[in-house]
Amino acid sequence: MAEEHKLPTIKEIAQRLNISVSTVSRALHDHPSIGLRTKMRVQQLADELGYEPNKIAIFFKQRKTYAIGVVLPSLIEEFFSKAISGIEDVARKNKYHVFIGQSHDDVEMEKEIITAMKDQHVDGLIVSLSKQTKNYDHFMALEKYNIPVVFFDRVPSLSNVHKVAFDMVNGTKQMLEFLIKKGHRRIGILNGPEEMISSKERTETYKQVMIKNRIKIDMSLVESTDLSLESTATAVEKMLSLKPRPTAVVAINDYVALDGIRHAKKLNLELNKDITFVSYANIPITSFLQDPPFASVEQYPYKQGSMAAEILIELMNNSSTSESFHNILINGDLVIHATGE
Amino acid sequence: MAEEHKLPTIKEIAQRLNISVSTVSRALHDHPSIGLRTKMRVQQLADELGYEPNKIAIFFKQRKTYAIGVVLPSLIEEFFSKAISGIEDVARKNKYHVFIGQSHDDVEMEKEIITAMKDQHVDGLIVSLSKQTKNYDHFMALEKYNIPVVFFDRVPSLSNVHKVAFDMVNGTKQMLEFLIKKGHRRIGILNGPEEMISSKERTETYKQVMIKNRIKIDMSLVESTDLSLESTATAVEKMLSLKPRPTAVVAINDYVALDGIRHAKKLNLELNKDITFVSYANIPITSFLQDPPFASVEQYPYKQGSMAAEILIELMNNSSTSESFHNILINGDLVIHATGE
DNA sequence: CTGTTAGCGCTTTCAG
DNA sequence: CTGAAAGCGCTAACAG
Repeated sequence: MAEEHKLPTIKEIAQRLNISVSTVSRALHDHPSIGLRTKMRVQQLADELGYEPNKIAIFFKQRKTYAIGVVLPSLIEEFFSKAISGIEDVARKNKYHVFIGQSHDDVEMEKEIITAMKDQHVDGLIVSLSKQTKNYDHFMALEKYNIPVVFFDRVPSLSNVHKVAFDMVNGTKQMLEFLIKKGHRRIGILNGPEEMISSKERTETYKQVMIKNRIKIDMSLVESTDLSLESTATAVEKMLSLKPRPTAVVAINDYVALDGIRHAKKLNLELNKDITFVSYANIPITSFLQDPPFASVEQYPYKQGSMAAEILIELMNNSSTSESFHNILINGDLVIHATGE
Repeated sequence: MAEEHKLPTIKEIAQRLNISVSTVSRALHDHPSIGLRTKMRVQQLADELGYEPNKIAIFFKQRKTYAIGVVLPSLIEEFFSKAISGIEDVARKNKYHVFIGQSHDDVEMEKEIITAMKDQHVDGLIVSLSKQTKNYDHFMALEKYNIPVVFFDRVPSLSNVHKVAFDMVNGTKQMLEFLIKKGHRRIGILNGPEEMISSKERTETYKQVMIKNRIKIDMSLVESTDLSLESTATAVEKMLSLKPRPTAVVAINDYVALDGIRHAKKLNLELNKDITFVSYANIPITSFLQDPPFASVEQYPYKQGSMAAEILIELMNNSSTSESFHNILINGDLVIHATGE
C-alpha cells in the first residue's frame, strides 16, 4: 500500500537537467540572476515530479522553524481558547505555525512544556502563567537561546518582560463605580488567590475606589478562594453570612459568581434586589442561565491573544534590539446580562 | 542583552577533547563500545558547556520529528478540548509533541492546515473532520508521505481508514428505549446536517427502534438543522408546532436541546411533563442551568482522544504493516440531569 | 547567468 | 575501543 516513493529533491532535479543544485535552488526561488529558460525548465520538472522543499532541511539550515509556542493553563476555559484563535490568526498571517501546550496550572508541567518547546526550537513563545508559578527562572533561561517570550493575561510581576494583560485596575473601577452609582455601599469581593497579581490589584483598587467615594473600608468584605470548588464554597458561605450582608458582590469570575448566586438562592435571597452579583466574564453560555451575574467585565481574550502574537512577531523580526519592554493593558467593558434590580 | 552565545556542538566537544565527533556522539548515547574513561570525560565536558543536542539536526537526519498533528473544528467546544487532553497525555507518554490546528469547520482551512502539517513533517495526524468535508482526497494524499491518519468523532464514511467514533447507533438506542420505557410514543428528533454520518445513523436507528417497539414511524418528527442559530431556530419551531406535538425530543447536542427548551418555555409548555428534551452531551456547566436537558448521552471525549492517539502511535511504529484498519466504537452512557417528570 | 564548494549538527557505516 | 568520511537537503559565498 504505502509505496516507499522517496520524495524528489533539488539534487534529483539538477541531475536530470544536467545543471547544478544551486541553479535549481535559485530557479525555484525565482532568483533574478537565473535565465528565464532554465527557470522554466526547472519549474516544470519540479511540478512534474511533484517536488516539495524539505522544510526540515530548511529549518536546519536557516536556524529558524517558523513555529511559535503557546503555553497556557487550560484549553477548556473559553477565555484561553479564544485567545488561541487570536494568536493563530496573527501567526498564520505571518507564516508562522503554532504549538500549544497546556500546563493544567502545574508549574512542573509548565517547565516541561517550555523545555520541549525549546528543544523543538520554536522561534518564540507566548505564555499565560500557571496559577502556581512564582519563580520565573525557567522563562529567563530562554534568553540564552534567543527565544523571545510574550506573556498575556496571567503575567509575571516583573517589569523587564513583555506582556499583555487585562487592565484590572480600570475594569474593577468600572464595576465598583457602577455598583456605587446604583446605590450600593456595602460591596463584597470574592477574590482569587492572593499570589496572583490580579487579586492584589483588585483589592487595591477596591480600597482606592472606596476611599474616593468616602465609603469606609471593611476588609472583612474581601474573601479569597484558590478557585477550587471547596475553597470557593467556603468563601461564598463566609461572604453571605456577614452581618450586615453585602448588597453587592464582585466575583473573580463567572463560575465563582454562579456559586454565589446558587448559595444566595438557597438562602432565599432575591437576586438583584437583596443581593447583586457581578463578575469578570469567562463563560460561554450566559444567555442560557437562569440567573446570570448582573453584569460582567469583558476581557477580550481574542484581542489579548492577537496583540501578544503581534508583539512576539515584531520581537522575532528584530531579534537585535531589545530596547524596551512592551507592557500593554487591555481595557475591559462592562456588559449587563440581567434585567431587574 | 542577548549574548550571541552560539550553543556548543559535539564538534566543539570533540575538538576540546581531541577526539572525534563520532566518539563524542557515541559517548553521549552511552554506546557500549566506548571506554568508560572517555565516556566520562565527554559527559563531564558536555555538562560543563551546557551541551544540548540540536533536535532539528536530529530530525533532519532521522527523518522523524516526534510531532503529531491534531486537526479539529474548534477548541472552544469542550468536547474537543477534552479530546485534546487525551491526545496530549498519550503523546507525552510516548515522547511525542502535539501540533494543533483549528479548521473552524471550513474545508479550505482544513486543507491548509493539513498542508502546513505535512510541510512541518509531522509523523502522524489525528483528525476530526470539518462539517463541510465531503471529499477526503487531501487526507488520502498523505499516504504518499507516509503520514498515517487516525480520525475521531467526526469520521469519514470510508472503510479503509483508521477511526475512533462514538457509537451513535447504540447511544441513540439507549436514549430511545429509555424514553419509550417512560411511556413516550411520539418522539421527535432534532437532527444534524444530513451529510454527517452520525445524522444518518441517528435517523436509521430511530426507525429501527420504532419498528422494534411497534410504534408507527412518522418522518415529520425528524427535523434537521445545519447547526447555525437560524437553522436550529427554524427546526425547533417546526418541531414544536407539530400536531400532535411530540412528548419527547432527542436533540443532536445540548445547545440545540437548550434552544428547544427555551422555545418550549415561551409556549408555556411544562418541561419534563408536557415535553421532555434529551441530547448528546457537550456542554460544561449543565449544573448551573435552570432547565437542563432531562438526560444526555456522555460521549467520553478524553477517551476518544487517547484511543486515537494510541492507535496512531502504533501505526507510526510499524509503518510497514498496514494490514487492517482500526474502527473503534465508543459506547456512550446515559446521564440523567433533571429530576421530575 | 551558472557552477563549485563548503557547511549547518548529527548519525552511522566502514576501517582500523 | 576509536576515527575518518559520507551524507541527510538545502543555501549562499565565491568564483568564474
